Amino acid sequence: MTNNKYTVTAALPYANGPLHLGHVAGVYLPADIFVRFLKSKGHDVAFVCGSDEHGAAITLRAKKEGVSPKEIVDKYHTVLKNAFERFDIQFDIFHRTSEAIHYETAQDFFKKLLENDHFTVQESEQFYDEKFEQFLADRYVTGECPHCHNPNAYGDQCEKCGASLSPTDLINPKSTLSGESPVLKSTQHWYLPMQNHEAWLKDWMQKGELDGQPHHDPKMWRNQVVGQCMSWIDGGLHPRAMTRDLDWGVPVPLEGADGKVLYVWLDAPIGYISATKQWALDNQKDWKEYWTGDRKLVHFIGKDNIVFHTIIFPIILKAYGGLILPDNVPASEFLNLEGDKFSTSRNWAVWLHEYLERYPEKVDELKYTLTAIAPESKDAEFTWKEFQARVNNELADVLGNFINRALVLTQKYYNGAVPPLNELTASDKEVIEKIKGTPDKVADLLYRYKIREAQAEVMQLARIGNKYLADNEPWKLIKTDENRVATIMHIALQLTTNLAGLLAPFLPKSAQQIASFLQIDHNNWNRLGNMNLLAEGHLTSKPTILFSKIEDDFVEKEQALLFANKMETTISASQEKAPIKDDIDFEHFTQLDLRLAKIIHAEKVKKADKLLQLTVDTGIDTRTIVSGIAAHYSPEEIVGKTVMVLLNLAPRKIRGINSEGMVLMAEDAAGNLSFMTPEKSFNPGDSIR
RNA sequence: GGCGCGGUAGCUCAGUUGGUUAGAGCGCAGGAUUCAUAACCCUGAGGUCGGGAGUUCAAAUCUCCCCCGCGCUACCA
Repeated sequence: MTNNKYTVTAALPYANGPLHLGHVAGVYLPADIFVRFLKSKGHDVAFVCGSDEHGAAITLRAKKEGVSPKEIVDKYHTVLKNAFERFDIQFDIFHRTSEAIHYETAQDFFKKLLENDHFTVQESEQFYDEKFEQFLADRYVTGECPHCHNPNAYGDQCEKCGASLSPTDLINPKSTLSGESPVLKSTQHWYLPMQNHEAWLKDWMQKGELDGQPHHDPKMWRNQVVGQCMSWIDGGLHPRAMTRDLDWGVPVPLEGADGKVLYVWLDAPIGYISATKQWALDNQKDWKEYWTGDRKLVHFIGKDNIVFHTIIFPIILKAYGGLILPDNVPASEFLNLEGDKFSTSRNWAVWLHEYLERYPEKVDELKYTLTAIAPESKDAEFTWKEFQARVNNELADVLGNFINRALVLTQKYYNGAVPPLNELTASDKEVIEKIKGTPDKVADLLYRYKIREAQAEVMQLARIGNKYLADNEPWKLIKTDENRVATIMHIALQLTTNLAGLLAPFLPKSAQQIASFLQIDHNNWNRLGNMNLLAEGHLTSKPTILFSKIEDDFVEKEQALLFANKMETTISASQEKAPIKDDIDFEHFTQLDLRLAKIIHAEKVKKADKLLQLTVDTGIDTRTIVSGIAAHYSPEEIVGKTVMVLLNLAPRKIRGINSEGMVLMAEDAAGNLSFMTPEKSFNPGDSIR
C-alpha cells in the first residue's frame, strides 16, 4: 500500500438532541475504526468532527423552552462530546460551529465565492413579521397543512403527514414570534447556480476524473452513493439559496445584509475546515496541508446526507479553488431497531449516552455488535437478542475464550514465559501462514471501507487459534513431548499478539487489555503478520475475563425499557390535541350537507399511491368521490360500506378525476383512518345533523 | 406513478470481466473432547439465489416485465 495522506470527517451531529445507535453504527464508529487503522498503519491523517449548532430548529426550540439558542447548543455539544469520549471515538478534534474561527472561515468562503462570481442574487417574496420587524425562516411560520389539515404544520414540513411544504402553502399562516399573520415582503438572497457545475460533476462522479485528471476510482464508491447522485444530476440541478433570514448563524459578511445568515450548505460542512484550522493551531500544524495537495478526503455520513457531500459541498470546494475534493463518501444506509425505524419523536431509540450510563464497561461489546451488523450496503437491524448472541457466541466464546486458554496454558506450563519455537509441523506452518496473511487481508478490506467484513476476518483468526489448540492438544502432549508443546504454545502466543494488533482499531479497550496481559505495545499495524512479536522468554501475565456473558434478563430489561419509553411518548403525544377551533353559529353548521352514502364501487387511481376513486350511492344520485385512503383500505374491503360524506363540497378535479364531495374519516394520533359508519343499519341518503 | 438502492439457508450477510456439486457466521441435529468463560473442535441437515420470460453451450451474475422493502419525489378537498 502507498503511504497516502488522509483527511477524514464524520458528519457533524446537530446540536439539538443526543445520538442514537443508528448514528453510531452508520457514521462515527466506522469512521473511528478506519482512522485508528490508518494511524496504526502510519498514514498521516486528521480526523475531524464537531457540533452543527445553527439553524431555525435550534432557535425555535430555545424559544419554546425559554432559553437562548446558545444554551441549547452548549447543552447538546456537551452531551455529544461526552458520549463520544466515553464511547472511545477518538476525533483529533470535536469542534463546534459557534466558534469565532468557524465564523471567519465560513464568511471567507462566502466572500471568495462572491468574488469568483459563483453566486446569483435573487429576489423572492418571504413572510415578514411586521411587529418584530423581521423576515421569518420557514420554521417560524406555522399553519394548517394543505394536505392533511394538521393545524400545526411548519413552513418547511408537516410533521404529521411528512409532506414537504413551502411557507406560502400553509392555510392561515401565523408567525411564531408574534402569533400574528405575517405579510409577504420582498427579500434578496444569494443562490448557488448548481446547474453550471453539471458537466464536471458528471465526469468526476462517473469516471473519477477532475479537470481531465484521474482523481479517484469510481468503482470504490458505494452503489447507493453514485446512484443517488447521478439521479440528481440527470434530473437537472437548480440554483440553491445559500443564505437565509435568521438571527442565529454566521452573518452574511456584507453591508446591508443585516438579519441574514449563511444557510446550512455554507455553514455545516465548512465546519470540517474550521475544525481542522483549530486543531492545526492547537498542534502547531498548517491546516492547508490537510485540505490541499496530494491527500485523500473521506466523508463518513448517513444516506440522508449524500447529495450534500457529493454535489453541493464539492461544488463549494471547487468554487473556492485549490482545495481537495472527496476521494470517497462511504455513506451508510439506516439502522432499524427491534423491527421498527429509529424515531426521535416516538422515542423509539437506544440513546448512546444512556447506554453508556447503564453499561459504562460494555463499550467494546456495543462496538463489536454495531460493526458486525453495520448498514454498509442495505438497511440493517439492531435487536438486543442479536447483541446478546454476538457478545456471548463471538466475543466471549470465540475471542475471549481463546485469549484466555492460550494465556492460562502459558501460566500453567511456563509460569507465563514465552517458550521457544522448535521444529515445525505442517499444521504449524499452516497456522503461521494464516497469521502472516491476515493483516494484509484485513487492511485491504478496510481500505475498501468494508469494515464489517474486516472485523469478521479478524475474528476468523481467533477461530483458527481455537482450532489450532484443539487439533494439537498441548494438554495431552505435555506428558509426552515437551518440545512440541513449547512450539505449539509459542505459536498460539504469537497469534494472540497479532490478534491484539488486529483488534485495536475495532475494539481498542479490549486490544489494550490483551496487550497488557502480554506486556507488549500493540499499536503498530506494520509489525503485524510476524512471528517475532514476542521474544522467547518474554514474560506474560495472568489474564482476566475479557467479556462476560449477557444474561437473558439483560435482554428482557432492555426490551421492556424500549416499549415503556414508546408507551410514555404515545400517551403524552395523544394528550397534545389540536386546540378547539373558533365558535361558529348554527347557521354555518347547517350549511354542511352531511349524509350517509353507500360505497358501490371502488378502484385505485392510476399513478397515485394514496388515492381511491369511489362511486357512492347518496340516495339521491350516484357520484364519484376521490379519497386519499388507499394506504388504509383496499378497494375490495370497502365496497358495500355505508359511510359519512359531505355532499355539498365544491367539486374539484383530482388527478384528472372530478371529485364530487368528501368522505369523512376519523383519524387517531398515529394517523390511522376509520370510516364513520352508523351503528344501526340506516340507508344511503339519511341525513346527519 | 417517476428516480435511486436492495430482495441469496430459520436469522445476519458474502458472492459481477456469466463457467465445475452457490458460500460464511449464528441457530438446529449428531459426534468428539475437557487446557479454557458448560467454552472449543468435527460432521450433517437446511437454498425455487423475490416471480416470470428472454439472450447464451452455460445466468444469483446480462436484457425485459412483474412483486416486495427502504429513501427521495408526485398525488392527498
